[in-house]
Amino acid sequence: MARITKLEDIVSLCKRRGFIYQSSEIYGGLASCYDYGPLGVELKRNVRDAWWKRVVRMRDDVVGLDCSILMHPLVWKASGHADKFADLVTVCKKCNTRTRVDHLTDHAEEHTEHVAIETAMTDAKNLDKKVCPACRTVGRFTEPMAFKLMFETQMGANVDDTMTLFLRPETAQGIFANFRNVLDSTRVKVPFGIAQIGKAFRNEVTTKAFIFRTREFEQAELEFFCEPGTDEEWYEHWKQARFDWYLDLGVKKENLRFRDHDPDELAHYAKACVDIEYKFPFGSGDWQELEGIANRTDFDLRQHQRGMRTLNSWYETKGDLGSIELKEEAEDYHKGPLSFFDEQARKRYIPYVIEPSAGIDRSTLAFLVDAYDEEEVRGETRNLLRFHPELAPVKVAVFPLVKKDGLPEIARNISDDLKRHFTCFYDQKGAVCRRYRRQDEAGTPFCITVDGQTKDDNTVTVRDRDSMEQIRVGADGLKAYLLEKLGV
RNA sequence: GCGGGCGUAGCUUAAUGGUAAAGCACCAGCCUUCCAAGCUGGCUAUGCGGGUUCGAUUCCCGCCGCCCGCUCCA
Repeated sequence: MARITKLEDIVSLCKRRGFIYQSSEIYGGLASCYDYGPLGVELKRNVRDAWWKRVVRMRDDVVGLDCSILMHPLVWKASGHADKFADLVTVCKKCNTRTRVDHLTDHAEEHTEHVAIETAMTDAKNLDKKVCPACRTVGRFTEPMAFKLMFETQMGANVDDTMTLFLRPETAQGIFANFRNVLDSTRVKVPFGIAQIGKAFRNEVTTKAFIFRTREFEQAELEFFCEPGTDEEWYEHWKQARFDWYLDLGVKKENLRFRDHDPDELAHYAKACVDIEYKFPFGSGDWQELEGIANRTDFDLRQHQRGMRTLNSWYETKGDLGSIELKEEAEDYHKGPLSFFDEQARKRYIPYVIEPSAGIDRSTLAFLVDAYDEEEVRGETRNLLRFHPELAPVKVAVFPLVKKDGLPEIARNISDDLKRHFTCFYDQKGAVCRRYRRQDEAGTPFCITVDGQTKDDNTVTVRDRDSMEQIRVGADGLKAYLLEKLGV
């Protein structure tokens, strides 16, 4: 049974084993930023690859994409991030509870996820009548604080000639912006999906909680385009497919669940949304979101058609996002540049979009925590990580039983050969049982030991991480044996 | 950002207004033929800055960072 009960234990484990370090630690750290160590980078890469393999390579109806992080600013005007992502927050002076201004009520009021900043500012002046949801005190709020949710940066080395750009707050918009390109340059037909993995940046109001909410994070997103009317079916399809992915990679069933969003919790453009949550083994609020699957309807593509029509005002205002209005939607928008023509059915429409959006960092941590285990062996505690072979940072470790009699040379040769097929670790130092335990801690599924018998019959022992059992395998068939066992 | 807690070696902990201790880990060597054996030696710490003081890791202040809550969300 794993004994992790606090977040500190996880942080400690991550650092001790070289999975995750605090960023810039030698300078006192940088809030909300973390680095992946030698084992962490392999693990994270495997998580990424496992996602890509399942979502892109194993399917005929999904293609990949890798967009630049910097995009034309109008993208964010069209997506709504530029002016609707500004949440205002106030604090009740009585009970010190922090609440979003648009969540305050004075009477039964309809919920909105994000409001235009002008509206919010107007509302913010009228906090006198608002009620604190925590202590019911009326009208005792601090001045609302505005947050810039997008990171800004400058493009252009010439100071007089720079342009303000944003670091993307999600990878999805790059996919929508390339919808036409992919349609025109490949032979895909709706229904099909475009997938992307990459970094995104958000100035969250608060970060905290280790790598669960960082300002720089990695997303794995799929935008799956389908005909309106078939969207609910595809929504169910992806809901199940994504859930199964976590289970297939070894996450314990009892630690995973769906959480449907309430209708009033949905973004205004979403028809449905469900979270896949993981039960982290510490404290309160232990169910944490790993991935959201949303039915975004045709909202995004329609918005970008409006964005494309806004380009002239962009030039006229010399790129002042704040002073331009997104152009109204054309009446025949469904025939617009981001529409799809179904040649069989002879009809044109704007596809609906199902979006599974996963947090790579969060998933990586969930896999790590879920794999952690401790067990008693002969009165000693054995710590191990029971990673699924596909995720294990190191697949195989190779040891000579002792550091003499020519065993190291044989083991080294085996290791060099296996290296070409999967990550392999060679170790000849100290007692062999100690080396086994070290690999248990790293989650290495198999250890190969070369002993005296190897020289007689050319067999080695293969030791299994989970059962600690050993079997003898001929060195010639070793590679095939491991490939089969690892399923790679 | 507000409130609360915290910051000593790679990790877990100890101690002190006066030379900072231990276990584990790690490194070198000896010994070792399969589940954290043993022996010898070695490396490594008071987050950063200021103040009080003869002297601060300890007391005070500021900053940075972490954890919990509010909030948010991939």
